[in-house]
Amino acid sequence: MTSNQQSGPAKDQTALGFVEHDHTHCVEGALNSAQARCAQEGLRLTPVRRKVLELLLQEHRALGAYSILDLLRDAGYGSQPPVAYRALEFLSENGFVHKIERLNAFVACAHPGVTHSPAFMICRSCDAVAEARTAHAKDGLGAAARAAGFQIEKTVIEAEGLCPECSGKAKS
Amino acid sequence: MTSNQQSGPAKDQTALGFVEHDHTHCVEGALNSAQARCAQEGLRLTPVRRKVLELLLQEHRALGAYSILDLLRDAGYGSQPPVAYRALEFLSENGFVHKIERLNAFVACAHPGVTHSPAFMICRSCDAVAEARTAHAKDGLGAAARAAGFQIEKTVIEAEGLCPECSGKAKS
DNA sequence: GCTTCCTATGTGATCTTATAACATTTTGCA
DNA sequence: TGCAAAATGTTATAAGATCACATAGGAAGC
Repeated sequence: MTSNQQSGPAKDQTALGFVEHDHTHCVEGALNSAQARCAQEGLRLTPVRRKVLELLLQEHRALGAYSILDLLRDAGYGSQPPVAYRALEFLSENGFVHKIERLNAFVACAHPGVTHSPAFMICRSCDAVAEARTAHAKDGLGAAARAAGFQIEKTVIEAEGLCPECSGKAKS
Repeated sequence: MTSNQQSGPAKDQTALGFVEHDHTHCVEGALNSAQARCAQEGLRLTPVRRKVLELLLQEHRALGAYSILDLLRDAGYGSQPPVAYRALEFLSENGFVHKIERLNAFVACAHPGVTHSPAFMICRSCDAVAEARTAHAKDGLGAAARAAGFQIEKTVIEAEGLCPECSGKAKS
C-alpha cells in the first residue's frame, strides 16, 4: 500500500467520494487553489509541503506518515520522519489535509477553502476515505457540550464501515 | 500521570462528566455490574481484565496502554504490552471501555449495559474525558452515509476543547 | 480422576507512529 | 550586506501496537 500509483494516473475508481472522477484534473485544480490561497494569506507552500499535498491528492486515500515519507524519498526529498510530519502539520493546520485519527493517517481535504469541521467515512475493506460535507454533524454533541459547559474547539467525526463498492461485493 | 491516585480515594473533582461524585461508589457499582453482565453472557471477567477495568474506573480519565501496563505491573500482573492490549481488547469489544482515538488512550465506559455509540468531550488542558449520551449525534453523518451508499458499522465522535473548570481558570 | 481441547496469560522481539533536540540552510527584510 | 525568523536536514529516542511462540488454567468428554 505504499506506491500503487503506477497503473493509471488519469482515472481512479474508488477513492474520493466512492465515485469515479477525472483525477488529473482534480489534483491540479486542488494544487492550484492551494497555491493561490497560500499566496493570498502569506502562507509558504514550500516544495516539500506542496509535494506532500500532491502525493495525498494523487493517492486519494489516507496515507500513513511513513508511506508519505517513502514517497518523499522517492521524489528526492529528505527521508527522516520530521520531514513528513512537519509538512503534514503545516497542511493540516491550514486545512489542506486532515488527519484520520482512526487510521493514524492523512488525507487531502476534499472541500478546501471553506473552514469546516469535517466528517469521514472509512471503508474497512478497501481503506477508501470519503469526506462528508457536514456543517452540523456535531450538533447532537454541541447540545451535550453546551449542557456540560464544555467549549468545543475541534471535533473528530469518523464513521467506519463498508463503502458502496465493497458492500456490493461481499453480500454477507 | 501514571498513578496519581494516592491522595483521596473517595472523591475526585474533575473527571467523570466534569462533575464531582462519589467515586468509590461508582467504581464498585460499575465493577459489580460488569461482573454481573459477564456472568449472564458467559464472558470471562478474569483477574487481569477486571483489574484493568478497575484501574480505568479509578483513574476516571483516559489512560494510555502503557500507563495501564505500569499500573498492572505495580499490581503484580504481567508487564508486557500484550497483557494490557489483550485485556483492553476484551473490555472494549464488550463495551466496558472505549478507546479515545484522538489520544490513543482508553477510558471506562460511563453508560455500560446499553449498547451505544459514544461521543466524547476531551479537555485539552486537564485531559479529563466526559462521555456524552448521544443516541443521534451521528445523524448528520447518517444522512450523508445513506446518500453515498455507505454502511456505517462504527462511529468515532470526539470533541476537543476546554472543560468548564479549565475554561473558567484561563479566561483567555 | 484423567485427558483433551480451548482459552487466556507470560514473554521476547519487532514493527509502526510520533517527537525531541540540535545543526544547517533558506528566506524575508532592514 | 547582514540579521532574524522560518524551514529543512539529521540523529536519536519515545510512545503505541502487534507477532509469535511458550506456558498455564479451566471446562467438556471419557
